Amino acid sequence: MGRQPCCDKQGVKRGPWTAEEDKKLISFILTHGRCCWRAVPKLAGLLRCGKSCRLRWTNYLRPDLKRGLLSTAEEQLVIDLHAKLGNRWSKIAAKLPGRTDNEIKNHWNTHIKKKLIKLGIDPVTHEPLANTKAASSQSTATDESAKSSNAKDELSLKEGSHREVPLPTDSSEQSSWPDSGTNICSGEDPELLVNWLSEADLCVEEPWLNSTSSNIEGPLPWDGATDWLLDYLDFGMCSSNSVDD
DNA sequence: AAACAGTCCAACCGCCTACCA
DNA sequence: TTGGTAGGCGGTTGGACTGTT
Repeated sequence: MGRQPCCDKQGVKRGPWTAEEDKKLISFILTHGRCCWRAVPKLAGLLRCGKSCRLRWTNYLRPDLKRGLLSTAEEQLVIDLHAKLGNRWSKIAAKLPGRTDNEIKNHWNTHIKKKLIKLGIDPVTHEPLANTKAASSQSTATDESAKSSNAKDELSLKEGSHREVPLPTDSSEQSSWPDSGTNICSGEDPELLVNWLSEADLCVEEPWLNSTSSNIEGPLPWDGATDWLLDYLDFGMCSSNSVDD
């Protein structure tokens, strides 16, 4: 019988999103919240399929997103989590507030993978690569597990070890980290951060959605790419009672 | 200055799973 | 129980950008 396509391909726009489309999507979601994605394009006046809208929102427009390169600590965390979880990017992303699975996946494929290979670590198994120049030149240890951890440590050191480089301290970088009694986000003990993230089920369920536009104050957590939204909020284009339903 | 190669990342595709009637 | 639907996920692609020759 075959699966129906997620959207009618005819009359559906594809490719990069325009600022106008972004505005429409954000306006709709701020007003109505996230409802049935399939209905979103119609209701928001977009010639996109619902899937495309969802992707655009979750990967780019969500206000709680951090932008920019992953910090060393985040990168190390991704490596640790990948060793445990494999290519379950969404699970890994869930442990990195403000990061998307797509972002992490891209970063893994373009940066981390190469670094690991360079260091003689198999990016799939996280075991030392056998008979590679890198492996032999980077480490002479005979114990396999020791080699693995040595290489990992070296990665950290080479990239400015996460033990020494503090987490970003500016507010925009930290804005989406949950409040905690312990100073997890201070960057003083990334080890603690890693442990805590591994154990805790973080609640990153779009807390911003619970706030109204009228109480959004100070810098929003996303960067200049969506600066226009600041104007949008400033001009009161969305009603204050509409986002928390 | 132009051509080419390499890199990056937003967006798409197709499959899987959960949910509901 | 079954079939249809929607949302979510991971893999892949393609175009823009950057660096090199």
